[in-house]
Amino acid sequence: MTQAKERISRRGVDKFAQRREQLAESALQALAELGYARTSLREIAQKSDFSHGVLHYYFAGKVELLTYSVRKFEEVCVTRYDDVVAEAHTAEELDRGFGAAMAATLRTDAVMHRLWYDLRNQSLFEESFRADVLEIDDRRQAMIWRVVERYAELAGTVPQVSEAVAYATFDGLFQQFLLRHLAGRETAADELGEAVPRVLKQLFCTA
Amino acid sequence: MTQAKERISRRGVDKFAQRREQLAESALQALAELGYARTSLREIAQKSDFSHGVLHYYFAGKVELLTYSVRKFEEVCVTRYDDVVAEAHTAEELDRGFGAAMAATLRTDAVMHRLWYDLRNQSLFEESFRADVLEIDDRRQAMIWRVVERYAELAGTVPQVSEAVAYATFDGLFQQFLLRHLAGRETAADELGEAVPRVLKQLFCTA
DNA sequence: GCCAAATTTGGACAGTCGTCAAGATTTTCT
DNA sequence: AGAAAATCTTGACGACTGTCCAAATTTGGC
Repeated sequence: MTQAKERISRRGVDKFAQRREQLAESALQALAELGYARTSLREIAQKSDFSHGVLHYYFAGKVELLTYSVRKFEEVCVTRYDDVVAEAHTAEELDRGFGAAMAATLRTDAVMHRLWYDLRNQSLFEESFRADVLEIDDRRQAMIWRVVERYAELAGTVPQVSEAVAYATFDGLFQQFLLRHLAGRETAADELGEAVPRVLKQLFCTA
Repeated sequence: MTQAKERISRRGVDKFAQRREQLAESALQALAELGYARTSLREIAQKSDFSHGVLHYYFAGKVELLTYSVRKFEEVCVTRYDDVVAEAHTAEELDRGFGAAMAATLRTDAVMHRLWYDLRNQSLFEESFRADVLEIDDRRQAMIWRVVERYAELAGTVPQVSEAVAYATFDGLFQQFLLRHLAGRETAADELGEAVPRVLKQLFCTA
C-alpha cells in the first residue's frame, strides 16, 4: 500500500506522478476520440500500455482521473496565441496573425477542442468538473484579452467591450466553425481566418 | 403487429403519432435534466406514465427516439425572438428588446439551452444527430439574422458581418453567460441583457 | 358483451460499466 | 542474493444499459 503524497524515487523524479501524467494523457486521447459520454476506463487503459485495473492504483476513481486530465488539458489550451502577441509589431500583423493562428488551430487540433467543448458542457450537468472548467475558461478569457489589449496598444485605441464579451465572441466564432469543419466543410478554416481579423477590429468601434 | 405508417384512428387524429410526441416530450425532459451522457431509456420512461418497454413499441430504438426528440426540440428553439422583431418600431426598441428577450430566455429556459448545447456537441462525435443539428443550427442562424436585418432596416444602415458571424457572436455570448448563470452567478442574465444591445450595434460599425 | 387488434407491462437477455481485491510480477534496498 | 515494497494483471462483483418478447391488459367494431 502506497500513499500518493510521500513518494520520492531514488533519482529524484517522482515516478508515481509520472505515471499519472501518462495515464491522464491516454485519458485525453480517448476522450478526444470518443467524447465524454462514450469513454470508459477500459477504453482509456487500452489507449495506454496497461490493464484497466491500474487506473485505480494511480487514481481514487474515475472522477479523479478525469478531473486530473482536465487540469492537464488546460496547459495546452490557455497559452496558444501568446507568441502571436509577442511577435506582432503592427496592428495589422496582429489581427492577421491571430486569424491565421485560429485557423491553424482549427485545422490541426479540432478533436482536442471538440473535447474542450464537451467537457465544458458536462460541467453544466455535473458539479464535479465545474470549478476546473470555470478556471480554464477564465484563463482562456485572459488569453484572448491579451490579444485584444495588445491590439489596442498597437492601434492606439481602446476596446469597447468587456473582457467577457470579447472572449464570448471569439469562442463562439471558433465553435461555430469547428462544427462546420468537423461536418466536412473544407473551407471552414479559411472562413474563420478571414472572419477573425474583421471581428477583432470591430471590438474597437465606437457605436 | 402494427406498422407506424398506416395508422389512422377513428376520429382522424393519429393516436400513434400522439404517443410519439408524448414520449419525445418525456425524453426531452429527462435529457434537459440529466444530459445526454446520463439519460437512459428507463429514465425517460419514468418521466412518462409508461414502462420502459413501450419505447420500443413506438420507436425502433434509442437513436430514433432521440432523433425524433431533437427534431421536436427544434420547434421551441428557432422562432424565439420573432415577436421582438415584429413589435419593435425603432432601432433602440429592437436592441433593447432583443437583449431583454435573451436575458429572459437565460432566466427561464436555461436547462433547455444547456440541452441544446449538449446535443450539438454530441453531433461532433456521433454521425447520427449531425444532420438534424446542422439544420437546427441553420434555422437559429436565420432567426438571429432576422433580428439583424430588421435592425438594419430601422437604423438605415447595413450589417458589416456575415450571417454566420452574427450568429456565432450571439450564440457565443449566450453560451458564456449560460455557463456563468448555471454556475450560480446571479447577475449573469442582467449582464447578458446589457451586453447584447451593444454587440448588436457594433455589427454595423465600419472598421 | 364478444372477439380480435392494439397497446402496455414486466422480466429476461447479453453487454458494459466502475470498483475492488487477491495474487503475480517487478523494482528497490540492504 | 534475498527480503520488502511497489507495481501490475486478472477476474470477479453488483449495478446498469439497450433490446427483445411473451403474456397481460385495454380498446374499438360488431
